[in-house]
Amino acid sequence: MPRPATNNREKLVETALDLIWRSSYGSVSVDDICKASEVKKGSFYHYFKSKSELAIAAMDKYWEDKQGDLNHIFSPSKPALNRFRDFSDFILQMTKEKAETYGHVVGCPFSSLGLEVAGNEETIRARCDKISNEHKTFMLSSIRDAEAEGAINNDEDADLKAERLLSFITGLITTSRLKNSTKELERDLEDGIMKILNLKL
Amino acid sequence: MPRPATNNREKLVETALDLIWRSSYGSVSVDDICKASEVKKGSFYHYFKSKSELAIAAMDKYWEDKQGDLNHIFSPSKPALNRFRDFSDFILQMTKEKAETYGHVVGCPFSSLGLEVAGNEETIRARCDKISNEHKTFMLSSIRDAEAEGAINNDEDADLKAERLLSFITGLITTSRLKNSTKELERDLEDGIMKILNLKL
DNA sequence: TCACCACTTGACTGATCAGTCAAATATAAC
DNA sequence: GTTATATTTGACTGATCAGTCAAGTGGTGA
Repeated sequence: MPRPATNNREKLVETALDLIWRSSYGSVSVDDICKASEVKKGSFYHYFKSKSELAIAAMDKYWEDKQGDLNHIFSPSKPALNRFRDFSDFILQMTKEKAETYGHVVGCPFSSLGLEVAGNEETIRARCDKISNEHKTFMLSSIRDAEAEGAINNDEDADLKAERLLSFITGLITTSRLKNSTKELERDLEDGIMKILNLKL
Repeated sequence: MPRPATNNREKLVETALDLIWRSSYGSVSVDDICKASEVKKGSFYHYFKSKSELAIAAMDKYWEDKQGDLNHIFSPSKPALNRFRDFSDFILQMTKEKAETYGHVVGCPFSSLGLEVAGNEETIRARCDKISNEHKTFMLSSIRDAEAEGAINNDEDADLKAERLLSFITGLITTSRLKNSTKELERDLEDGIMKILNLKL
């Protein structure tokens, strides 16, 4: 008969993501996270040796979940362009959903958190960078597939295109959070992606 | 004979921008700013009624200075495409210069600060948004000029193009800070801008 | 000369910060 | 039952947080 599972570690990780995403890393305290997750501070420091370590665990958990979605969205079984369209729809839907939950647009947790702490939390910055690179691989392989399918012009290096795509998407989501509006995403996310991909005809 | 100028207000504004830009809003305290600017806390609260009010003053000051540069860069006396090239050079040079000064890439103060506090400092978020809109007007008028010059295709709404440009640039600078590298800017800032502008021929 | 006012000073508040610790509890292994 | 280990608890630390306040300082205008 196992000890009744308290899931305190998981509760902390989920609550941390929730609170930090909603506001910011700096404005959420360890006490805030403990209170919201109903886990005592001593337990916090049993599982994590610092606030930044929890933040990293929260990002890892989120990215792990998100990769499942991306595997589906960027499935090689679909025509490459459809993947990008689905990806665009996914971002828009997620952003709207989260905005409803939180009461305001929240943007991308990795770029928000990474940008915030890049100057003084090197481990977090490095993790955001790593995740961003992994995200790029999804783009890159679908760009190659799109070229092979003859759907896009391959006048430019595929890697460059993937980076440009990621920068544009990051920028547009940043803009959304800054304007607290999903209008910009609705207006130009899909078209902007397609323009950068540079469709044939 | 006037009282000897202490310039305490200016010192606070400049120091605040410096410290917040280097790290973040949340990680810089009022005491930090006072210590670095050698101004006593009582004086701080004589000039500003809160930390966030100082942050806004710092942004306004920075934007005022920056507009001078932009007026020069986007001068109607130049061919429109040259303006964008000059703008690209300016961003790259500024980013490198600041990276040298601070020891790491710092990115754009408006999107960094705005993104960080968007969830809980509405006045700051709104100011960042306002500045972003003003920035867009520089892009927009030069896009119109480029169209009039016949330098770019006007297959798309100029306003949309300006927003797309701003999002891409914002995203690329964000990426730079996240990766703590200017490589990405060097690689794709100018080309990406020109691709989005959609040059004729 | 005196009253006014912008500005400065440093001590102060109470709340909150990240992180520590020793003692308690509960489970599993033997 | 005993022991080892994992987890929980709540009180605790000293530093730091944003912001306040009353008592000054010194120039200016009447």
